Amino acid sequence: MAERISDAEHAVMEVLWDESPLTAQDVTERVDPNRAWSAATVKTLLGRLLGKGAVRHEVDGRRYLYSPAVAREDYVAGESRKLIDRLFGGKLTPLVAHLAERDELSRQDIAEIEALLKALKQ
Amino acid sequence: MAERISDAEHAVMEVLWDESPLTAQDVTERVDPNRAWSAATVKTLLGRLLGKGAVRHEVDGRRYLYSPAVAREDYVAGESRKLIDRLFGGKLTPLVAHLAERDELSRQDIAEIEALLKALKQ
DNA sequence: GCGAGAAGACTACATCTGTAAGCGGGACGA
DNA sequence: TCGTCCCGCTTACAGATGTAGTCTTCTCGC
Repeated sequence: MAERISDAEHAVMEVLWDESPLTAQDVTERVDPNRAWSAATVKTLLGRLLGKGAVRHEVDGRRYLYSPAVAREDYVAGESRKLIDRLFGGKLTPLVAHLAERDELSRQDIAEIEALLKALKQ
Repeated sequence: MAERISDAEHAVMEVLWDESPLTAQDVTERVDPNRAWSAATVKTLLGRLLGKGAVRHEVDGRRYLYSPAVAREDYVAGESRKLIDRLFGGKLTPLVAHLAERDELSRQDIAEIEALLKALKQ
């Protein structure tokens, strides 16, 4: 799971996290339309992800069915941690403070987070 | 400011954000020791950052003094937003929830964030 | 049995990134 | 003044990434 997942690869992972197993063609159809990738591109990305161990495939007749081999949870955790370590000295508080200062937190966000934290303290 | 700052370039930016203006040599000396870069490497990175408009330089005799041309604040804001958009549908709450679930929030973190949010509500 | 289409594998290629050596010119000590 | 050293600029090069075309093979309908 160690290998870095690139941005384009991540778009493919999102499709598989959302629904799996899928054939390469299914993935092509479902991937973010902004990307407008050809089937060949998606196949290359799936191949690279296979090599990195981020997806698994099982044989289904003459084709493969792909599934994620890493949990979205784990990927997200890793990426979040990397960002927080890199930019905020490893602490979440400065990130929240930062977003708050930039007016990127609505009153409702604040209420939600407060409720969440309250629940955590139990 | 649009151009993407790579990981290695970011390490150079951190040095300049911490202190500037600096000569290329100063930067080389101060950059994260884990990287163990040669002076040539740092010069290349400074050159690329100049090209991207992320740093500025002024002439000082026969050499340059480098300073950041983008605020750390802005960089950090952009990166944070990108992560949150990409992984959490643009909302901060799930990120906090996520970290909380992974036991990555200490009691003290929680208290700090609560205090911060309280102050925000004024 | 045979041709057409589809699936994965292999190949391609430009760009970006990490890392660094080489070159040419100016400054400064001897 | 002459050599040396330092500086930025140019070039290099391997690996990752984005994007896609070609090749080989298998299968399914006729």
